[in-house]
Amino acid sequence: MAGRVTIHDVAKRAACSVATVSRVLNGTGPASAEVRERVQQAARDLDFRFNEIGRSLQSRRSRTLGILVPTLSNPVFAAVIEGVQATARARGYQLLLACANYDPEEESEAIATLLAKQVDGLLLTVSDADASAEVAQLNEEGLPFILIFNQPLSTLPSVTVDNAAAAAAVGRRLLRDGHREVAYVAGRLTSSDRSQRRYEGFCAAYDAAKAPAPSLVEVDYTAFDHRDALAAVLAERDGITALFCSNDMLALAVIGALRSLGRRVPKDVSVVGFDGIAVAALTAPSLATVATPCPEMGRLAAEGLIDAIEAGTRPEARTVLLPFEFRPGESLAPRPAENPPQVSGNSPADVLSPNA
Amino acid sequence: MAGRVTIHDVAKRAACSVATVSRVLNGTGPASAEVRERVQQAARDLDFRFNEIGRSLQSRRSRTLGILVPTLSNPVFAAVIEGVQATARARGYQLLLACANYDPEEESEAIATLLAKQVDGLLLTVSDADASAEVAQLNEEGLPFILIFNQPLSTLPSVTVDNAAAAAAVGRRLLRDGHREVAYVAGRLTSSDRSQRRYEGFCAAYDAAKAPAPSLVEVDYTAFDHRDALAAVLAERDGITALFCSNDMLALAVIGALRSLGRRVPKDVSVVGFDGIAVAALTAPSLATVATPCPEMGRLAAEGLIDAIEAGTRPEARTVLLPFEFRPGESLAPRPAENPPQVSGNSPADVLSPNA
DNA sequence: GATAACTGTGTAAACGTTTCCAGCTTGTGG
DNA sequence: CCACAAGCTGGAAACGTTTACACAGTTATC
Repeated sequence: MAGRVTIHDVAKRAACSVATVSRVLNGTGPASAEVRERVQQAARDLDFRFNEIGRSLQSRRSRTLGILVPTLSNPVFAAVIEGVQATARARGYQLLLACANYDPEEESEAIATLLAKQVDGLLLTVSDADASAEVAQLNEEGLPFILIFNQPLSTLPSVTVDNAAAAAAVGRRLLRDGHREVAYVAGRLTSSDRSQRRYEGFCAAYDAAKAPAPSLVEVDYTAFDHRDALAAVLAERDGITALFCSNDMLALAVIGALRSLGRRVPKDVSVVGFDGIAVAALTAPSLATVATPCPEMGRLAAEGLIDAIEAGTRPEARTVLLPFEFRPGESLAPRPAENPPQVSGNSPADVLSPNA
Repeated sequence: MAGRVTIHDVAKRAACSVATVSRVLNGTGPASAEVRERVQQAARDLDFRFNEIGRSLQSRRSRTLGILVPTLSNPVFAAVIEGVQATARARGYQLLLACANYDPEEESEAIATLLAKQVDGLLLTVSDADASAEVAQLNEEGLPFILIFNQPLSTLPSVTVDNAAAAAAVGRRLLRDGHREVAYVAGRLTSSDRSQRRYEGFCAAYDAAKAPAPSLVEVDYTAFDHRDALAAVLAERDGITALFCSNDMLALAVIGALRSLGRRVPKDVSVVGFDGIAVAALTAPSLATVATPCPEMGRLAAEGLIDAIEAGTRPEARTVLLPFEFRPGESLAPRPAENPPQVSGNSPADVLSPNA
């Protein structure tokens, strides 16, 4: 029963006080060679391990970080956690994990629970950092936290990429490939600051090029099948030749939906994702996307958080932007030539017919 | 400073004792309507939240589960955690996460740390449950734990699929498709009980069909490029037409390696994976694999663990086998015909030449 | 050879809870 | 009017640590 052995048991066996045991085993404070040996022997004999709960209570430090992500089924978050986990471990911290399923309600509950467990700091990916009461409260109360992926308008500590710039780069690339009629596909846009930034950047690129503004397609994340939403936008606006999706998982689903609508990717429609998850390179067609340095983001955020915790301060309230990289893929091809841009309102119906 | 408000502060403000505050807020024990109201008001005013550390210390229950997986970059574990997380949350437990990178050393460290944090139970995927001293010790000492994916020979509580039966099914399928010369590709086999079971089952199917025993290719998991190992086995044994890989991630890497060796999949060589990760269906070619019900495994394991914890017992020491399903894919095709089985020792060299 | 400094050790309080116990008030039945 | 129960409340101990403080013994300083 190693788990139930306390410092008192060790003290009894070593015939000394618990204070001495604590001092010896922690290497804090003096101790004679003789008693030191006795204590260590006793600890070994009893298979003693400190109870971190007792320790935490007394020290008011749990050496635990809370990490909140929307889901684990999107590999992008698993990748972030991988990075977080690595540095947390290296620096002697544990990770308390929570998933909020993109639901602000669950986010707030999860944060409360993590706080109750007395985490020393928080790493968060929330839907909308600007709108989150919990994030605002954390910011006021001073518990160290860093946002990951979020790119709020208010100045909060966060690690992400420049979503607007990345999306603008995608926009320019699409324009260069001749895609003037395009759409942005996202989950509920208003509920995601980063998706919002991406949409803004994407539109900005089209605006700068005096090209028509991208359409907006909002889909239900929880739904598996996005055919209806896509069919609707494709029907509503003729000549759309490229779709920029707010993330890779969505892009893969969209490609599937297009396929079942009888649209070929990239021959009829090009698709671009965002995130750069590893599998995007393996799919057929491989996915053009914006690669983000997920594990690095996790590492950097964790380092910054732990630094702040140990310095007794809080992370600098600024957005750290890591480099992104546009990664071409087979899902992106130049605009098909058979539909000249100058007669955009007049494209042949068969190109758009959902049923092949 | 919500985080620093204690039950004492609430007691002072409500002009009562801490005992009363505890009773009121927990709904345990009686209290007059008047004092109840005062306490609740005070708690609200001060934004009080229980300190779970203090609670855990006193109750000797942390309402926390430790979960140890080899890595998060294999989606199969993310999927398991997703299931675990869902039921843990539903039943009021938190998750302390650790990754061991397939390293028994790190596994043992991680388990020790989780125990020190006083988790109420442990969900583990280890390299080799039979060989793990920590698992043996857990089993003796009685801390509730359940293995996931592991299929040890000794009777330990675990949730998995029948790895041998699944692998045998793959073997029979390959035989039916005419693949008599095959190999099993795995990481360090001896260090993974489940991989071992799969190999055994695979060989059993070949043995039962009086077909030649599959070759064994052991690759370094940490390496990204398996070309050398594959080239070696393909050179060493002529006529290999199918590779069964111990997991999907490895299978995808193997397909890439084969491609760069000039072998076409499945035209020259068929590849089958194991796990059924979601992306396997999206790759080109899509991956034939054995689908395992990962989130269900996670859910079931978590339920069993929590049941045991709350009953004050320990999970039944038996292996719970969930149904698996062979999932065909484009990476598997019938054996190419141009190389008749009856002259197996005499196959033309050009079919096997790595350089197309 | 007294004083000071230091070394090694133990006692006890504190961290935030829960809960056992006892005491007080009030009400009820005889 | 008394005994007794029941309802409400507070005091205090306990959970497993760390650490401030006190104290004894040793060594160094002049």
